[in-house]
Amino acid sequence: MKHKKTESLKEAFVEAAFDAIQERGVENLSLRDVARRLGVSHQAPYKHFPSRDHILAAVVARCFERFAEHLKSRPAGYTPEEDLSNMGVAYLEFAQSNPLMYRLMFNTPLPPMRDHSEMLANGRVAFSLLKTRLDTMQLKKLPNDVASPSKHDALFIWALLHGFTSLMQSDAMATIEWSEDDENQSTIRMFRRLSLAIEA
Amino acid sequence: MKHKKTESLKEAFVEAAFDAIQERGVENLSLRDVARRLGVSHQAPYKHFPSRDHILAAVVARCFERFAEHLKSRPAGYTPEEDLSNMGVAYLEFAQSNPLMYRLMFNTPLPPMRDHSEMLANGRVAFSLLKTRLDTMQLKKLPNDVASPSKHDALFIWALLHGFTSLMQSDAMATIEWSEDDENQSTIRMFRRLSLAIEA
DNA sequence: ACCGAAAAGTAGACACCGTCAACTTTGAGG
DNA sequence: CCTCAAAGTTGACGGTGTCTACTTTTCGGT
Repeated sequence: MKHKKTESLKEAFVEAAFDAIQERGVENLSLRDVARRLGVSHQAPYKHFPSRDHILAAVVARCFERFAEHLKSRPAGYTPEEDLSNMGVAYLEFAQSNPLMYRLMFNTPLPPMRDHSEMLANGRVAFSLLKTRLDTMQLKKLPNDVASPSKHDALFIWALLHGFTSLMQSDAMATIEWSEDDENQSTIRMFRRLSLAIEA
Repeated sequence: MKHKKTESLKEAFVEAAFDAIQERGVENLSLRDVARRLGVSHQAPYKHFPSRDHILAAVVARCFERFAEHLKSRPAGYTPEEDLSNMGVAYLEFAQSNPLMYRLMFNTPLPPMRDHSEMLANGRVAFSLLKTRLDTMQLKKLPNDVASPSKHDALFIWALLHGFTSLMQSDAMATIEWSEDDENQSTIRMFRRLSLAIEA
């Protein structure tokens, strides 16, 4: 059995690391800085994490967890189509409300997933939410198709949502004139065109 | 006038930096390592670049340049629709053939664009290619729309292509079973659904 | 209640990094 | 040929991740 205080310190490291990333960027995340924030020695983190990468992985794993929670807590829909739509909205909501977490999960060079099982597992959970939602419904069939494997349909929808949010958050939008209203307009239009592409 | 040898050294720094990134990842790009590769002192780069960020920006600027070149050199299409399609294919081609460059441009925490004018300018050029292509053609109108502003249509298409390639390159795909054939299938299906969403 | 081992935390050292300052070399224009 | 700015070098500083060795704390078995 583990000590309670110990566990909470490990927890504190993850939270402090997230704060540090928020203030100074991932690329400047420093173990020693994190330790300093908690008033412990620069070696204390090594009693809980084998390396800097493992702390980062723990932070990202936490992000996946929260992301999955947010997707799950979407408002109930009365039809599969409505539920899917709610899920899409929840996806964008999370990305817009937590741009840092979103970037950490999807737009950051991360340590290899296979070395960090918690991060990997939590990532799997998040993706499977979308896929299982699609497994139980029927999208518009493509020509010459018996059925459209949900695997590919999920990727299509996911790609669109991910690409949209990523571009919105990227420096790319700074290179063109882009207002608040443009963003809202684009979001609405994106969902409409998505409907055209998939609705049965 | 600048010395020829000097210019070629500056050039060599950018190339060596790219190699270094390829071998050790952006997050481990080291000025001193780059200098070592060229057999010069660890301070030599500072005669050509004010800081590490400026070398990175130069590398990324080069990526945007090559990206724009690749898009421009797409096969000629006989109709606007065909040309747009060729452009989409060229986009995916580039991302798949040069995953590192693509990640550097779109999926990497970069120094602020505004501090690096060359990077910014080259980025602008690449983005404008897609938009100007769409400006001269008519996509399927959305319900209750007089016309669909090309700005938003461009973002829709761009988001889909970007999201698709980004996911393909991300560790996310490692979390699910995914074969070579799945990737081809998904690509084809992605383009088909894109057609459903936009074709007039 | 104690004791001993395991765990948590500390301190110091090492090699690396980016960058500043001061130096030497080089090479092109008058 | 001389000059002087640019190119390149050397050395130092504070910061980093991580190794090793040390001390302190905690807790289960006797």
